[in-house]
Amino acid sequence: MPERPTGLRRPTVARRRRRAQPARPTGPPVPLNRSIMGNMADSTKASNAASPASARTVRRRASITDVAKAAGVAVGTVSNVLNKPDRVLPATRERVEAAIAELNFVRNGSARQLRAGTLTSVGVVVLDLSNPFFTDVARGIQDRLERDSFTLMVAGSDEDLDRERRYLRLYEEHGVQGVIVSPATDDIDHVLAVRERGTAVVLLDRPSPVPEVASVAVDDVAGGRLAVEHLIAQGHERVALLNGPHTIRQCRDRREGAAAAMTDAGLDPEVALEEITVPSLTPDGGEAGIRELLALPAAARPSAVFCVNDLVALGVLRTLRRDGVAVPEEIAVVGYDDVTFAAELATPLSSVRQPTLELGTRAADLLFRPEGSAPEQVVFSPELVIRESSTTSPLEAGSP
Amino acid sequence: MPERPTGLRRPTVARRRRRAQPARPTGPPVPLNRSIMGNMADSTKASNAASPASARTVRRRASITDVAKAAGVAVGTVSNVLNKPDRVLPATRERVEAAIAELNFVRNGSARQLRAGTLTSVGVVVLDLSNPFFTDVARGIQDRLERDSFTLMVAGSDEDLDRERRYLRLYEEHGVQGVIVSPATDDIDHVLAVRERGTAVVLLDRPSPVPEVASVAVDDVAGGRLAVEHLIAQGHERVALLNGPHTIRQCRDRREGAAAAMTDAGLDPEVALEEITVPSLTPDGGEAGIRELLALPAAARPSAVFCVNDLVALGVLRTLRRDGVAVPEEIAVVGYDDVTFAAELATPLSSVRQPTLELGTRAADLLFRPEGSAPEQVVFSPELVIRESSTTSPLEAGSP
DNA sequence: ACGTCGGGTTGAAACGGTTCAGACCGTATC
DNA sequence: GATACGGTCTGAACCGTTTCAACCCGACGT
Repeated sequence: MPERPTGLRRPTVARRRRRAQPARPTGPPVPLNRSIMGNMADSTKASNAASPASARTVRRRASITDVAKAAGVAVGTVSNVLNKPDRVLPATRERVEAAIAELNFVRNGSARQLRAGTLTSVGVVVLDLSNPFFTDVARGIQDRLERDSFTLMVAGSDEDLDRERRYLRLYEEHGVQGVIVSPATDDIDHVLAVRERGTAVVLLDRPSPVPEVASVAVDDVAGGRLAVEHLIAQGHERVALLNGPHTIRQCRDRREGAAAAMTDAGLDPEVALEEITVPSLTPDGGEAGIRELLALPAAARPSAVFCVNDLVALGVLRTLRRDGVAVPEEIAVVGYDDVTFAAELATPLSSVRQPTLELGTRAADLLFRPEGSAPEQVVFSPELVIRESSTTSPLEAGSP
Repeated sequence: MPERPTGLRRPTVARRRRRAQPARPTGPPVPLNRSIMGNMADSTKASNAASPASARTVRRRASITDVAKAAGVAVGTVSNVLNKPDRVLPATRERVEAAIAELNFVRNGSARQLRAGTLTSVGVVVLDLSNPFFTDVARGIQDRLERDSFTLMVAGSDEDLDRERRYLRLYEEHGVQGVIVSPATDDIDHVLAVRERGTAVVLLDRPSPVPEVASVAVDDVAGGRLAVEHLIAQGHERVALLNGPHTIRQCRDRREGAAAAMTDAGLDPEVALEEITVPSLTPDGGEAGIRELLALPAAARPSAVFCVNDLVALGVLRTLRRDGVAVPEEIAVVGYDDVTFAAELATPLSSVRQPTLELGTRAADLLFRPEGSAPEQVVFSPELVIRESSTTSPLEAGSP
């Protein structure tokens, strides 16, 4: 049979020419037996030879009207049973509820939302779905949202502006109550536009550039500074920074903090801080970055590496270990995010910890803040957790 | 000057009545005075004289009718521009597009879906949002979905049946095209009911018990067997299984495989396989589990631990290391899932690998399968990755 | 007995799109 | 010149809810 990937319903040409049959004196408007599962049902012409008689009559989903009819009440009453049960007589309610069960009624959320204008869901766009940092944040958001029985739609932009835009638009079209987004780039006009059109917006992991927009962030400059101050204190005078593109604000800020720490220590960042841009913020990206560094003669290369996140650091540690480079003796490593496994690695990884869960719950909180209250811009402070990857004498600096 | 909406609207909000006003003058689009965002009373006090844009009254989100009016065409034409651009004259199209841009029009997804009956989104319910295994699967799903520009709503049930039910219902109400769900329990009647009502369903990480439902799974019995066969081959005669509750299918199956491996080797699972149920499938759960084991006198305890997933194994390794128990000499450890960091741990972790990404893409594929085709039930085979945590000679997987 | 009150119920309007039969119109055909 | 035809565009019906003015009716106060 013709392979038709049924998912895509984009109206490719396929125009139906159905010259109307001449004046068909039909009686009452015959109800189109349209399948609910619009795009799954195809024209019957390509009916699979071996198709089992799956002539499963597609029953129309029962509507509130059907329920009303079955229960012998008005639609308004059914609606009341659904939404304000106390306004309806117990006897009536029971009858309606029986009908609902009988007909297997499931309320149509679209109609509900269209009329009521309200939808209890929130959209989130994060930079990377497979980064534990963001999934932890997402979990925080979900926990908070659940309190008000909101639902969460999550999507990852993979640091792609277009994708970010697409998801935001989709959320908006579907009428989410709010969006929480960690923008991929500096350009957040499209995010502001969403807000301008009336959807609550919270910026995640990035301070808001405008006062009207709420945001939740961690001070990345401070984080970068913490990491590099520590490395300097350990005696390192040249540090490599495995960083993402500067279009990502977190990357830029962490670098800025790193540079500031250098300057404070009387070092010139221009020479003491060697920045390497990794191809992706993943272990593989980290591997690529560190290889670049290893290509230099040992004498010429920095003695410490500051990785913009723990996934990158993971790749770095992996590569160094494979290549037999001693950590921290030959090269010290500091990561960022302090993901769960950081402490348990072959060489326990020093890392800048961010309050992920709280970041999430706070972001969700801001979505719920009372109308009229001034937008809040929360900034958390990061914290350095020192482990073996950056020092031979691990200080007791953090909890487990 | 009414401020922009700052927070989420609570589900009950008084709406403006349009019907009330009598003869509507046909002049220019009259901006309604009452904000659609509900009664914001006078929030004038907090008006920071910021954006000049907000000096204007909060306008109702532009509707397709507004666009039509502005462009001087019929609503049907606007709809066509949106959905079937090739059916409309370029000149007209441009005019409409200009109006759309002008009015900042965003199509209302609910109305669209209500009428068209189609929504391009898919709901996913996984057991645990913070388990890398599931986020990797989710990523696979997203990748596949993106090809058809579908969106993904993800939620975590935390192994709670009620939560699973709630999310499924929400997805259904919102009219998703399909759901992908990894059920928390054996009871999946509610899932089947969803399908019965006309929404495509794919079971994730669990073979379908009924032929009409598609599923994507990995053979967990085989996985459990692989792990324990390996441990037996390493000379272990008693193995502890740190498992989750048997209400979870995966846990049960992995145990079954483990027991089968025992039997095959002539060992009695009743004595040779010590199952410990962890309080949660997390590192902390693993810690609790292994502590229970460590409480036994060294002679009385199993010499190997098979963990139902890598997060649990992580907690086990962490605890053993803290307590100075040598891995694998005193206790060997095998995990499950082969998460990214498994190879990079202090003691690289042997683990049963599942094809996560493919699991996801395949699940999404099944959602898109053509209508008549028989539901597929895909089962992948797991694979054991042997590392130091279970053997001192990692390269040697065969006989001792 | 009569007016008032108020909880329960009704029924239709409205939400904002998509759909499609038909109006309209310019062109090709006979 | 009349007819047929095909492409554009129009406008009203329709999707399934929520909402609310109006209605009903029994209880209550006077």
